[in-house]
Amino acid sequence: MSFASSGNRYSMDLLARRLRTKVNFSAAERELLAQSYSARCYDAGSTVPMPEDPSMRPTYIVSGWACRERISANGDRQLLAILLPGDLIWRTGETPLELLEVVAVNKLTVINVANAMRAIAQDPSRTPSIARGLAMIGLADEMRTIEHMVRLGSQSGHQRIAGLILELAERCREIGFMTGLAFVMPLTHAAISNFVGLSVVHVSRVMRHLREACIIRTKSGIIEILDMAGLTRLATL
Amino acid sequence: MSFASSGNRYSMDLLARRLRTKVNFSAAERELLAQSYSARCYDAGSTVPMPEDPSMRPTYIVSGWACRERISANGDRQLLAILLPGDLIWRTGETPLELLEVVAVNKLTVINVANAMRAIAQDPSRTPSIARGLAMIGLADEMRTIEHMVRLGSQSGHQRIAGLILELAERCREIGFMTGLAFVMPLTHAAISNFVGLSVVHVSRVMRHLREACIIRTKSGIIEILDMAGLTRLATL
DNA sequence: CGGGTGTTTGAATGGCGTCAAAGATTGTGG
DNA sequence: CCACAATCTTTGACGCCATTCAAACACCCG
Repeated sequence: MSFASSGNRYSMDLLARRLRTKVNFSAAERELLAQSYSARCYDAGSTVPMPEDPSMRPTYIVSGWACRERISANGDRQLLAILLPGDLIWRTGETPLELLEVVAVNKLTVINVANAMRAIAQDPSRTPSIARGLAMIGLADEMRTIEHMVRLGSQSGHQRIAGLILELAERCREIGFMTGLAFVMPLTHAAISNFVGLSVVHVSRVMRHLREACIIRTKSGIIEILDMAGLTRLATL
Repeated sequence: MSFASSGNRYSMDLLARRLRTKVNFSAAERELLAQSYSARCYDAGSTVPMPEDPSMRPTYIVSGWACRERISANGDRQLLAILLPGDLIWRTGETPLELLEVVAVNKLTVINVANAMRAIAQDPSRTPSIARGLAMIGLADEMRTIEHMVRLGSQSGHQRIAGLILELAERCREIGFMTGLAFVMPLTHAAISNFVGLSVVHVSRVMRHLREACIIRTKSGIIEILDMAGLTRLATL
């Protein structure tokens, strides 16, 4: 079954953590980010419904991963972005990327932060650091999209997957989800293949190669980087 | 030699034409778009310099094609977007896509329209239709970028090139650059290959196939669509 | 007319996709 | 806690699409 369910209350802790590495904010700003909201949950594979009213859209991921997907006429599935805890699914403005379907990768918990985002947008002078930090995060997101276009356009299978692992590791580190050099990777090979533009079989092969070269180690949904230099070299070539 | 040179004065005629298909504007708005600016020219292959000051950036293409490019560490060249006459190279905001290098494909003539864009941004209520139309064009641009990611991620060589030809034809039609079903295509095979993520040789082969299947005809930089249905079918598959 | 740039072609190689089937994991209900 | 089903992963075999290398060919411009 795959529908939303209400639950506990959460605040934007992980976002606060990410922002803190870029700007330092006031007590009032800290308080705004500490506000709690009641959560909604979605099962893996279900679509997160986008509110009609743009001002009601701002939604924040508390836990679980999601992805923006696009099904083309011939039925092919292309993932355009991967969303992690601490990410905002929708923001105040509306861009085509945010109009794509958002699908839960695993059990997803989100909160609607339209109130906070409205407050920030209406009077940026009251929360200057948050506003600035959010803009920086927005830029970083777009930059990742461009990097991904480069991946799709001019990299080999090995480069694409090595690059993806590095990106996800970095993002997990930012939100404190790394244990040493290991992090939980809920993406199935099918999801990876739809994101990096390779077949499922080939994703499996590349992963095996990385494993046999002692560059990574995988175990029950956890991926550990054993040879960061080697992985980086593979991604860059 | 490849540097800028000043020249005649031009106005945003093609942009006005594109906007007119989406919104209808007042006499004052028409006048704003009819303002003329002194042109700068760039030779094919040269980089169009981006002004430091964001507010001075808004630049409009009068004639010639350009592209946004990204050179990765290993030297690979990936084109992220193709710019045609009537397009804006930079706008008021700054997005990562607009921070990429812009290179002239052929002889390029541009005008700096910072004044007009500033007027529109500062008081959108005076030029509401233009503001709305520009927003629509901006959305269309982003949507094209997403389409291109789908191209790179999950389409075959034939699909990519057929889709590209259709896109360029449609954009040329919008600005009145189509004669029947033919339009001038200044992109070299090398440029196409860097855009759609194929090798130069393969681009040549696919073009030959399209030619031999009587789907397109090419002659000295002009490409004519002979079988629109066939081309569309190829692109969609 | 010569040189540079762009296009085309052939041949050989290989990366990657597809098909098919066997394992491994996970989750669910009894 | 076990059994079973469903999903995910892995592997082998095979073939094609696309790349690479190399060289010939066409085109444009001074």
